[in-house]
Amino acid sequence: MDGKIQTLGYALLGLLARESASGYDLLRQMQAPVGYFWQAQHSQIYPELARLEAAGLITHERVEQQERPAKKVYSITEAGYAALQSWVTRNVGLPAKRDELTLRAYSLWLADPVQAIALFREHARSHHALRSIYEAKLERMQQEWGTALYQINHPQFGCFLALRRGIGSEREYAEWCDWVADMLEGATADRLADDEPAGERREATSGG
Amino acid sequence: MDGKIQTLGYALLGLLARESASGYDLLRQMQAPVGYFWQAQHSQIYPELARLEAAGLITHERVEQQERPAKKVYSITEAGYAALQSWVTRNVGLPAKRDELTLRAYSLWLADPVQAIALFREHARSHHALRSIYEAKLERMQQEWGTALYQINHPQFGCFLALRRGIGSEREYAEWCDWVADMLEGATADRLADDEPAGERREATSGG
DNA sequence: CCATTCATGTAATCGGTTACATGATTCT
DNA sequence: AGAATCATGTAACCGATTACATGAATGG
Repeated sequence: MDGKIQTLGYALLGLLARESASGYDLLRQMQAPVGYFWQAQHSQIYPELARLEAAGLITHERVEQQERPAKKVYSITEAGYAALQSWVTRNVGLPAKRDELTLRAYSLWLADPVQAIALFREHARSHHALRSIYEAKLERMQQEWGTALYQINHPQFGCFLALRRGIGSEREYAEWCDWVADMLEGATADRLADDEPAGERREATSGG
Repeated sequence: MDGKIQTLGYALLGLLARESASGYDLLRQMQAPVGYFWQAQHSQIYPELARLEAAGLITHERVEQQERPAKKVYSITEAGYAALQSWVTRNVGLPAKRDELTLRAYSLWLADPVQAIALFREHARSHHALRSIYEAKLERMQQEWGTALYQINHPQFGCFLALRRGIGSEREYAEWCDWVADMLEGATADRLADDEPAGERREATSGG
């Protein structure tokens, strides 16, 4: 009665396949770099580790430390490797996308343009910033590993792929945010120039 | 103090701000077009409508039909408009990204390249297909509305922004999938070429 | 002294999916 | 007769977040 392994379990296996680690270590790694595309709190990680161990995919060893509390260091087993390998290329459907900012954009015709411009510029900045972090990380990796980054059977290849995805998606998102803000700015500038009040915004604004 | 309005509630308000509708109508609209960036089943929609009504943001009217079961047609209230408007430009943090395919890519160094290529080509196809659907929808909208699409206080402007986001993100995702598959193919070709000295060595170059 | 880091757990809650449940009407 | 669409609800479950809980050691 192991309780089926879920996505978080494979995320943890993916980390332990690179290096043995404690629950606390894994928590740190689930913030960065894995946290860029999958997140988990410690309250989810510790029970999941117990489940993975019950399923025989990992084992642990108690390690005493002089100046720190003792810790459980988990290692992946042969069965764990096998489970991870078969999961990686298993068929999976398209992820259901949930994006609150796009949902807001859908109702943006109701909003105050000035506030909307501020919101979208701010998000553009955030996504640009995240992209910069990813790019810096990739550059450091390229300096450290060079062409070894392209060796498809080495762990750093996985990091490389994920970072590329992060850079691309953040760039795309930032560009869209800026494009939205540009459109709003253009339209409000038009209105000032034209001196022509565009159509009323239904009851919500016509009521005043 | 009834249950606070959550994101789904604003999604429904965003639809009702365009047109009054029954729960069933809203369910259809939560599949497309809103389902491209926010999903919900009827089991979530009906209770949420009750909550919105209890909060005074919508009202309903029973409508009898000759050849169909009777339905409740919901309409947005003044308070609903106000709530929606204030939500649209309210500050919101970056969404926590959860992408299982990227998570798998992180462990792709362990996988069989042939299976991995198949997986990523398949996802590339799916994202290309979705992008085509969005592009066709946008074209139809452009034919129907023309430059009215750029009027920032009309409902179709919201559709336009969301479709643009869909097209961009699906293009980016598809390109990344193809780039991953290209890299894997290049690397496996390299390995074959090593056995046949006449073979051409393909360099793994960064895409995008 | 108090905040932070290291280190590990459980409990309560919540948003969302899946399953259960009912019933009318139309089309094949 | 049976499937599909229209139409509306509740209940069970599950993954994930937030809160509760403990305790040692370091640094300011």
